[in-house]
Amino acid sequence: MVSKHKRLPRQVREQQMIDAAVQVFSRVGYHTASVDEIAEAAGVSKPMVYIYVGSKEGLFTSCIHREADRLVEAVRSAARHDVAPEQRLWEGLRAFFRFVADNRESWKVLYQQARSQGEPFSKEVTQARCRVMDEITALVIAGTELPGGERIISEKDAEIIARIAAGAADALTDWLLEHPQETPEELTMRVMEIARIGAHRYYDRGARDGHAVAAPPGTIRPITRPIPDPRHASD
Amino acid sequence: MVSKHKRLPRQVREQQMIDAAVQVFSRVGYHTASVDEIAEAAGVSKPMVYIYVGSKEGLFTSCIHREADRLVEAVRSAARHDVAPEQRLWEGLRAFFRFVADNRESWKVLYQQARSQGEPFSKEVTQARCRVMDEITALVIAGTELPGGERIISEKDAEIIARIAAGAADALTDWLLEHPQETPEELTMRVMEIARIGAHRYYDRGARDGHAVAAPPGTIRPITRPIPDPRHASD
Amino acid sequence: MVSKHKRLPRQVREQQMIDAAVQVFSRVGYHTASVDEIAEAAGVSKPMVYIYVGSKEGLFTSCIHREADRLVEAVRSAARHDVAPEQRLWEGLRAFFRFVADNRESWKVLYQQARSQGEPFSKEVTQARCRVMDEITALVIAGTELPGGERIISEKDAEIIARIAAGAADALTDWLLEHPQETPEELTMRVMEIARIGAHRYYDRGARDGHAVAAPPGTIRPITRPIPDPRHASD
Amino acid sequence: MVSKHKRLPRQVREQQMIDAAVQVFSRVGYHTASVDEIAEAAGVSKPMVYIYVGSKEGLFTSCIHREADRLVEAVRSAARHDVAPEQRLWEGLRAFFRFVADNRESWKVLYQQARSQGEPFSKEVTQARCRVMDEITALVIAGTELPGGERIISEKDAEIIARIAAGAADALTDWLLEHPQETPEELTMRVMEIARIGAHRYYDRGARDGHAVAAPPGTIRPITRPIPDPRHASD
DNA sequence: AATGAATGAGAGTTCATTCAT
DNA sequence: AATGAATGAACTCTCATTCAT
Repeated sequence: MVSKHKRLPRQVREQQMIDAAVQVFSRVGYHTASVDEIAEAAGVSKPMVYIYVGSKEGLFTSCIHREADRLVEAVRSAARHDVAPEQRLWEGLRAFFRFVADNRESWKVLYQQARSQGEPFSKEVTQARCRVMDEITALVIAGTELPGGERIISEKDAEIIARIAAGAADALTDWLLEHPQETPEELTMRVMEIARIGAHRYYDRGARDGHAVAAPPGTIRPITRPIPDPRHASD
Repeated sequence: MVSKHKRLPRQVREQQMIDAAVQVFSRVGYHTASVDEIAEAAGVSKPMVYIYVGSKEGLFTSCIHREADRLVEAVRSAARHDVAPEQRLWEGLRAFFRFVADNRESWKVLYQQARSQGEPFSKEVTQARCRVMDEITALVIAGTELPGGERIISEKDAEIIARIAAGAADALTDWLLEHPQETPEELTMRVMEIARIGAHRYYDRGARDGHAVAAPPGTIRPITRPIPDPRHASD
Repeated sequence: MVSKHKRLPRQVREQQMIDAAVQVFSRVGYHTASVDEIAEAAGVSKPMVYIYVGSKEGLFTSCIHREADRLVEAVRSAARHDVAPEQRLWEGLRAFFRFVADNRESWKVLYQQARSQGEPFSKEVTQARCRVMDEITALVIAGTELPGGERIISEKDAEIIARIAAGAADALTDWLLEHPQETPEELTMRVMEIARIGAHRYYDRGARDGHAVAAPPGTIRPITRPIPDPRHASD
Repeated sequence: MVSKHKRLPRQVREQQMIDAAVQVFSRVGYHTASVDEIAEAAGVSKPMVYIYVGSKEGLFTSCIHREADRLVEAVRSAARHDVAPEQRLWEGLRAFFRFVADNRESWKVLYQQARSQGEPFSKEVTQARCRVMDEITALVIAGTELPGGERIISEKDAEIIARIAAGAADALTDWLLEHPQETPEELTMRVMEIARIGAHRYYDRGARDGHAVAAPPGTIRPITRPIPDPRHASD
């Protein structure tokens, strides 16, 4: 006769639980998900969840932590330091989009869920999400740095681009699902182009932060004629 | 003695309820919001909510519908048919971003909330969201059509761009909040640039495998013709 | 067909709930009592309890409040101000013991339960219990005051006596149950004798608080003859 | 490598457990105390508790038993048979109050906790408590017995007095805590006076209806010889 | 002998929803 | 038309208790 409970070491069970939780949270959303459902999906009884992660919120936090770790790790190990900055950006972004494409559930938990739940969410969750954004931002910053160390886009713009990248990734998650022939590389390229656009605008308008940024010859080329300044546009 | 409850026509009451619901849903999220809270915020008793919209989900659906209507209407009335396509795109996108900036609550309900509630959510919500996306997609398609009726980007790319626009709008909602000096026009411009990039890609397909990182010289081409200054464009 | 729920005004239901709660709490103790059980005993569904008193602790607090009110009221209305102090003490104490004898459940809730539950109990509960003790203490103080306003026992001793009275009432609750022929008057008399003893001790040993207390002529008389030494008493 | 758990003889472990349990039960109450907490306080793992005492209730029962034993033993060994009865009563009561004062935790478990847990509590607990009461009752009976074997108070009255003593001890536990200068001897004296009162009542029954308030002269008679001042008495 | 791993059962609490007025 | 009164159902969380090692 087979024993009713399999005795597994704590760490294993914990990972099982987080695996299940990511699945369920991403499928039905944080609030709709019941701890019962997650416990069952993990093949565990409900009290284990509380013994191991303390609360439903703790469970969610654990999910966020683990998935953020995974994503950051994926990006980091792709964007190795021994290559040219722009190449790093490329590799990093590609890893990012690939992760999002390959780990749709992780992403949903990490991005959508963590965002739409009302404020009373653990500071840790916000921090974990920030780590991800910071990683991408840093990548964009590094990837748009000139060989001489000079910057062609400001930190602020890097942040914008990082956010747009995240937003795009998010917005296109479903779309990617419907068009499997589209590759993460496509997305990467688009975002890099956006980045370049962002960069050129600096060239075009003049440096904002006091750094005169010469158009890197051959890489980022200014648009020939000025973009109409919207600030003067009619309401 | 005056009757305690003012008898208001149904439509007025209903709008009050939806107003309150949008506020509350966007503030605390769908699940956390209680019908009680919304009813109170609307100055109505709880059973009224059920008489008018049938259920909490019905209430949410009503919100989505109305806000989607408002957004679509805003975009449509901005992108009038009597101007040049690219101008229309400009005006439409600007109206879109402006709406998002000006109606943060609507947007949160429409986009974030509607997304993060799990699968089993009313098909209608999904449809309403699609209407918005379709509107923008149509705009992009129209706006990138050449005078001769020829297209410079495919429908698919238009859809991508529309989604990126939505994603960007979403991703930058908070950011806009933190940087009030940024205008919807800025965002509009960025997205139009993305659109243009999207267009150019049709002229230069090939570098896909992810290693041609730098735009091959001459591939990112400014649009030949000047971007029409929106103020003069219609003539 | 009879409707499922009877619609009663809030106040009525609330009293029903408190009635039931006092019964159940006194029978099985605060922690063992389940809200379900109480709700059922009150002929109400569980949510009503939460709508009306907010929580289990709120329910308990309500019980304490009401029973304390009843007890204090009983003592007060018995110990009217228009009689001699010692008479007042007598009447008050008698009312007290009568209440305890007649409302065993109230007393258990008021005294035993409120005492034995761990600290984290609402300040209000403690206060309500204090009101009861203060009432008795005041009675003892007033009842042992001389016509001239002079005191024959200190406040401290009055407090002790009040506590002993409560303790005795408590200790004898069960005992009274087993010996129904014993009357509250018996208990009253004993306690008054204790009070007198307390008084005489002051007389006997000298005033402690600096007030020289003359034996109140005709009321509290020092013991005239020696208490017979039990060892020799039989002769 | 040394084995993680020290193998201690069963009895030692068991006492450790009961020690811890008394502490915890008295601090937070029976229901609030968790077996986990007690096991940890005892430096034992939870299953040990079940191996040794079978259940939480068993643990509580063990506590009651042991503390009752200790209390009874303290009283017994103080009230030795080789002294005069009244002296025995004095010594016994003093031992009783001293135990309560010195072992507040024991008393809380023994008296308050054991009382406030509802009916369905182990008969054994009730019995153990009765043993304590019986002990004191016996003491009172013996202490008020005349040399010739004649009784000056009935068994019933002795029982009442014993209960009042317990009630007083209980009621004054907190009070003693707040007034450390009060000694167990004080309490003893008061209770002995009550006992004497109880005795005198047999000589003077009649005034029951509550209006003969003042003790009829000559009924309350002081003991001829001084009550031994406990403050000088041997420990 | 001793314990980490595991759970069944049940507690308090909340909420969308309906009934009776 | 409008609402105070009422509840079924579900959720999070806890705990005494046991199993397998």
